Amino acid sequence: MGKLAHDHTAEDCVELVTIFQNLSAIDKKTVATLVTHHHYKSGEYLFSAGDAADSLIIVAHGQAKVFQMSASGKEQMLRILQTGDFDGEAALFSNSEHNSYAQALMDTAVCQISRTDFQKLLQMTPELAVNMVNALGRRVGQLEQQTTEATTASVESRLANYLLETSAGLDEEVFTLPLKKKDIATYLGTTPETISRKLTALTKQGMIEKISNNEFKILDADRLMLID
Amino acid sequence: MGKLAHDHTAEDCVELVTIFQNLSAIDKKTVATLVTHHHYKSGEYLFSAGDAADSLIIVAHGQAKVFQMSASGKEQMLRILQTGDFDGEAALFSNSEHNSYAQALMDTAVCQISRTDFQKLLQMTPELAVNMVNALGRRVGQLEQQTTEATTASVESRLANYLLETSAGLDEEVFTLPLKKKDIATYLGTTPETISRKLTALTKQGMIEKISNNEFKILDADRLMLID
DNA sequence: CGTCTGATTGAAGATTGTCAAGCGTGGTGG
DNA sequence: CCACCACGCTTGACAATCTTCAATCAGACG
Repeated sequence: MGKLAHDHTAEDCVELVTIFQNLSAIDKKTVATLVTHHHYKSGEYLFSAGDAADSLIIVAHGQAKVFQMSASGKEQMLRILQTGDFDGEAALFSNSEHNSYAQALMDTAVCQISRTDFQKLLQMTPELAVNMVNALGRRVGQLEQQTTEATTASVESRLANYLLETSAGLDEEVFTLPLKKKDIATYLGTTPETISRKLTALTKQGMIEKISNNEFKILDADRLMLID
Repeated sequence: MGKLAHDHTAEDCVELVTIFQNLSAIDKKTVATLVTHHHYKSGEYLFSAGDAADSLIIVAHGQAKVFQMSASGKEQMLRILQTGDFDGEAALFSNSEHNSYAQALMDTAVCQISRTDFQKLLQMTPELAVNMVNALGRRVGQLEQQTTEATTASVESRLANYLLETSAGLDEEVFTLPLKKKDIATYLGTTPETISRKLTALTKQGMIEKISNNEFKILDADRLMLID
């Protein structure tokens, strides 16, 4: 078995996902019996707008982007699903259809739980419900933040924040942008050209340093934060 | 007792709020014993950024706006709370502080449930948890939509959508804008001046008709929807 | 009648988007 | 192993949208 081929058992999924983590061993076992597995190659869609939203999707390994398509055909990136993230909760109850797309950015393994199984689980496991409310609450907060930034701050400010957030946690000086410029652009609500220009602008002002095409180094975090 | 003075009993609050509506009579009674009441005059704040988020807030009567303040001091409207809407869930678990402001737009009565009481309630009442997940799921969907529109569509398109949504449901030809232009502006991520200009533009193109300062009539809904 | 708040309009300017061309690099096939 | 191709990134010139600042106007209310 090669380095890239992983076996993802049901237990793996359950352990990975925050909303399941503090459940009892028994509950976890129950959850494990309910998940099914799927694998997507880079570029494949986990779901598309209009698809029936009949299951909760958990990323067991890999990375996927979730985005909407506007009437005029523009993409708007909503979030990046990392290992352990899940999606589908929003549409799982209220709507019957997805209104967004999820596309694998690399080879990605996901676990799914069907809507009906998940609802039963929720009724039986109060802790799970609390975890779920928690996770959704955080998500609401994130989205409120994203909306506010997108409409009140300049592209330069949004980009600066994005760089700070992306580099945060990594102790290393140099960090790699996890997305293509085009995807960063739709995440920040702008265009690849503008991203390119703003990055060179920040470089010229000495706040960041460009190592390679997608590797950068933060030189002056304080000044980056103050861009308005 | 005058027209504007209402008595809001605990039962009223419970009945008003969707997340409580399909609970058993017994559960509703329990909820009713836990709520406290507050009254705010127009302009007063229900909470501010930085306040401890220690309770769920339910609007029993009136209207309030929820907004964030950007670093540069710009307001971003997040939502309007109508009678029966609630807020505070987002911060109720994950964070200990509000990161937004809620301000009464008219005299407003609210009911509150403390964080600890609400958490107990959640554990005891699986149906409530499911309702909660539902409500939060809808909210996530709304926010995703708002973010996408704000960053991909022109102001004219966003305004057209706003007018269509605001007039939807009302059978009457003429409808009243529920917000001041300034608030509509921050909701759509723009300025009052631009709102003003776009409204006259839409009027000149014959898609809407201006009745009074804040009363309008939709003349050509189809064309409004197609603005890109 | 005067004042205060919000709405409108104009002119100027900045930011960002669009279109088009050129560059660099990594991967593929000859 | 090299040449070429494809894709993404960069850069430039230009256009459009939107914001800002300022002045004026309209309506509500004491």
